[in-house]
Amino acid sequence: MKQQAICPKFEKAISLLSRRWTALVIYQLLLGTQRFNEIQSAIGISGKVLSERLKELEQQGIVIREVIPATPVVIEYSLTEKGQSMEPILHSIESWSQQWMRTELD
Amino acid sequence: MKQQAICPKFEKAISLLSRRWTALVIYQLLLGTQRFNEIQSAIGISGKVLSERLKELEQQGIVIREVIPATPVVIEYSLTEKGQSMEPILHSIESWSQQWMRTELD
DNA sequence: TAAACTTAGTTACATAAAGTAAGTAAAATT
DNA sequence: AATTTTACTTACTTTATGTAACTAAGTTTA
Repeated sequence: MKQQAICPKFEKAISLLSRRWTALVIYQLLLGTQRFNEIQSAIGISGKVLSERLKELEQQGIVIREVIPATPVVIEYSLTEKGQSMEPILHSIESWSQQWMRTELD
Repeated sequence: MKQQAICPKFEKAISLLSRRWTALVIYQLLLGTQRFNEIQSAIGISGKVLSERLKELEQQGIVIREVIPATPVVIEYSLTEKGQSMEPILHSIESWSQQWMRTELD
């Protein structure tokens, strides 16, 4: 029995989104440009993993890192067009979670 | 500066989908009821991790495990209504990946 | 009838990823 | 001069995942 192979583009997207924190970082940046510490405190990720994730997302062309020459230098992270285009993914997760997820509180 | 807390339902959904293989298992079961070895060979997951994932998804009410009393016994996995309702999530990832992902081949 | 195979896993051990906590460098504030 | 802030990095620990071998119950093959 021949199994249909999974599309490599889809598999790549899935492996990106299946890394812990990746989706939450993108979700956070959908709210707008943010700095390292803002993202960190918003989602509760460690500095180490956040810096790894931001580098990965930069390499994938999803996030841009901008060094603003102020005093002191400010580093801003935002989504590229590719990153922005992930909004429907995050929103489908969000609306599914509202319909189907139960926490201890409800 | 007060950061808006992330909705616990959304966070729970994200943490489910951020575990490796989870999304691919659901994607595979969207094609229909399947047996352990079918899922395993379709997505290339190890038996150990597949059995862990299926148990988690069963506990979340996303997957049902059915023991069919044939000779020999057949065990079938399928999606519940909750599981089926994740289709739009997987499809949004799929269509995003078609538009934006590049493999070495293209 | 015995040997080998299949299915749906489990177990033991190895490697990789993530978490924690402390450290750092450059500049600003006290 | 000492402390604070930002955007990280480093060292170490814990957790997750991978690999390979094993199992039990039944089936097919020699």
